[in-house]
Order: sequence, then structure tokens, then C-alpha cells
Amino acid sequence: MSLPHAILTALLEKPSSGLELTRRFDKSIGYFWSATHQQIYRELGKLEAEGFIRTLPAAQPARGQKKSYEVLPAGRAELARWTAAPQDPKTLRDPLLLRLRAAAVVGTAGLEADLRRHLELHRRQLAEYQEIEKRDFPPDRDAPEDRLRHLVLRAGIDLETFWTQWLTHALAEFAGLPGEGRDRS
Amino acid sequence: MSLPHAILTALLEKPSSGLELTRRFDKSIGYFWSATHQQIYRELGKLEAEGFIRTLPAAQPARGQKKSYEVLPAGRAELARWTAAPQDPKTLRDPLLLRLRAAAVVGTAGLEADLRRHLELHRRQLAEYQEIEKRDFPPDRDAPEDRLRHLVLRAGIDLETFWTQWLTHALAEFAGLPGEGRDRS
DNA sequence: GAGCTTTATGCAACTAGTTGCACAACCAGC
DNA sequence: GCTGGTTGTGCAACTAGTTGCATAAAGCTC
Repeated sequence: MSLPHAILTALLEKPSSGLELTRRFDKSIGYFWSATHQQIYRELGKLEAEGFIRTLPAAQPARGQKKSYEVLPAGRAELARWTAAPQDPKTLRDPLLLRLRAAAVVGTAGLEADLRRHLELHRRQLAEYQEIEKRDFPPDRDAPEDRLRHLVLRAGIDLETFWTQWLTHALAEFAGLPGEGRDRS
Repeated sequence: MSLPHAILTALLEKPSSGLELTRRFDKSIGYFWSATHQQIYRELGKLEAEGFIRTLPAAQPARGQKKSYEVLPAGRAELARWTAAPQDPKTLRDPLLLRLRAAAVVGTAGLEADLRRHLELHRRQLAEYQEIEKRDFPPDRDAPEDRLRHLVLRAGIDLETFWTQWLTHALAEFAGLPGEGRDRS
């Protein structure tokens, strides 16, 4: 149950409407927790019902009407509670690894091309993160919040680095595989 | 939709009953694609209905009765198709990173202890993978299937290595954070 | 042979997330 | 002043995965 807390964090950083949140989930927050606008609207409704957020005064009636939310003290408390509460690490769960294992049984035909595509995508993502790092975290900035946010970005950078390296290694292995191993279905 | 294909792979490696599959998903396959016995039984039913697998002759009636499955040619073809079909890389999605970002807003109190726990768990997992590597992939083995399976294990090892390093780094950052940054809710 | 535990199979309900669509208001251009 | 795209909000249905429980048979223990 992370989405409500992702939204609380985003709203604490800056009160927003559903659409604004959606946009922010397409950028910064979405880099490690993506969400569609439907999920966000549904969750905003629940959070309001639970008394964790409320709509800012101003206009609120009817559809097609911009509605901005802000976090109430109960919401902040809930977020603090959740942040501190122990949670088990996510277990690894990746279809790509499954496909590799399947390839050991049915042959690697076709898989290689998709591996190349993945490599390219991860390289691009890595470049994008590095761009953000250069822009948002110059060496002199070191307020506590910046340090924590930088740490999160570092995780993204290091993960993309891992994937590009691993995929490169995998493709090298493929190249060394005997021809008959590459398709035997 | 990876579970059916995980099961097909497992059954191609060795025909099994639901319980045997469950056990294998608790070990090797489960390292990168976990599944509960309920998921497995449900999926076996579907795969059989679709004509991808069938029960081995022998005993098959009633509950509490062992039922073994084997893959039919259609199942193998489907697995080969799926393995070669392009799929987008999984997007990063980790509650831990979210909690770190939340901590930038509500303070890091409590989070540090859980980070330490994660570090310990990842270290343990890493040791386990390295143990498997030593046991199952001695330097002289290099049949194509072994190479591919080794590659998958390598991904696990490298990912756990990444997490231990990143968590170590994160904890070092926490230590350097000013006291007031550690809890301001 | 009555009861207890283990092995093996399975249903049903729930939670989280995705996809597809609907609809209202506003803002152009003509 | 209507037509057509864009912005903003939302419902409903579906898919994947989890949790909790039910049940049947086999074996063991006294």
C-alpha cells in the first residue's frame, strides 16, 4: 500500500490537483513509483474520506473543475508512521530473467534482439538520470532533504548502470553460444 | 503474464505435480519469480484447459491424489513464442525509495533501523547466491544451458551487491545528517 | 481403530494496479 | 454561436497476485 503515501509525500512537497499530481508522477516521483491518473483520483477520494487530506477552499463543485488538495496533520502523522514502519525488501521478480531461463530450454532465437533493445532503453534512462543529477544536485548543495533525494536518484543511476553492464555481458555470452544452442524448439 | 510461462519452463525441465512445482518455486525459480501454491494450481488448470500441458497417465482421480503434468508440443511452442516476443523492461517500483523520499519531508526517525535490517537481509541473500554459484557453476561447466542459467544467477548476485552497497552508502549519509533532520514531524 | 499430523489439492474473497471509456468545462477559430 | 480540440475529472471492468480457509487421503501413535 504505497500509493497513498506517495501521494501524501507529493502533496506535502506542494498542494496540487489531481492532474498536477498526475504530471508529477510522470516525472520525478514516477521514476520510482509510477501511477495513472485513475489510480490517483481514486486514491485522493479515499484519502479525503479518511481525513488525511482536504480540498483547498476556492472552487470545488462539479466535474471539469480544478480541485486542489492539501495534507492535514493526520495525513502527515500517517506518512511519518508508514515511513518508519518496517517493511520487507521487495523480492526480485523480473520476466526478463524468466525468459532467459526459458531460453535455456527452448532456444535463444529472437531473444537477443530484445536484449539489445533493453540495453538501449537502459542506456537512455541512465543518461536521463545523470542529466538530472547534474542539474539538480551540484556538489555544493547539501541540505538534508537534498541529500536524501540525491540518494534516491543514486539508486536509480546505479540500477540502470547494473542493467547496462549485465545486458552487455549477456549479449557477449550469446555471441559465444554455439549456433545450435540458439534455436532448438 | 509470466506465471504460465514460468510453469511451462519448470515442467519442461522436469514433469511435476502441483506440490513439486510449489517446492521448486520456493527454491531456484522462486529466486526471480515467486508464486504460491494457489497460483500454481489455478494456472495448471488453465494451462491444461488450453491444451498446453496434460496430466501424466497413472493415477489422476479425486482430491488428495498426486497429479503430475507434462508439457505438450503446443505448450513448448507457446513458451518459445513468449520468450522471443519483445517486452518492455520493468519500470523501477520500490517502496523503500518512496520511504526515503517521504523521510525528506517527515524526518528519518525510525527509518534507519529498517535500513540496517534490509542491509542484513541483502547480505544474507547475496551469500546464499554465492553459495549456489560455487556449488552449481564450477569454472569448467559451460554447456549452453548452464551459461544461460549462470547469467540469471549473476543478475541476482549483482543486484544484491548493488543493494548492499547502496544501503551502506545510505546509512553513512544518515550518520552525517544533522540531528534536527532526523525527526521533524 | 480413533484420533492427530502431514501431504496434496483446491475454492473464494480480497487487494493492487491497469485499461478503456465517458463526460463536463473551457478555449480556440471561423 | 457553433464546432472541435484540450484540459480535468471520474466510473467500471479487468488482470495479477495474495490471504485465508476447506478438504481429502495417507500414515503414525496409542
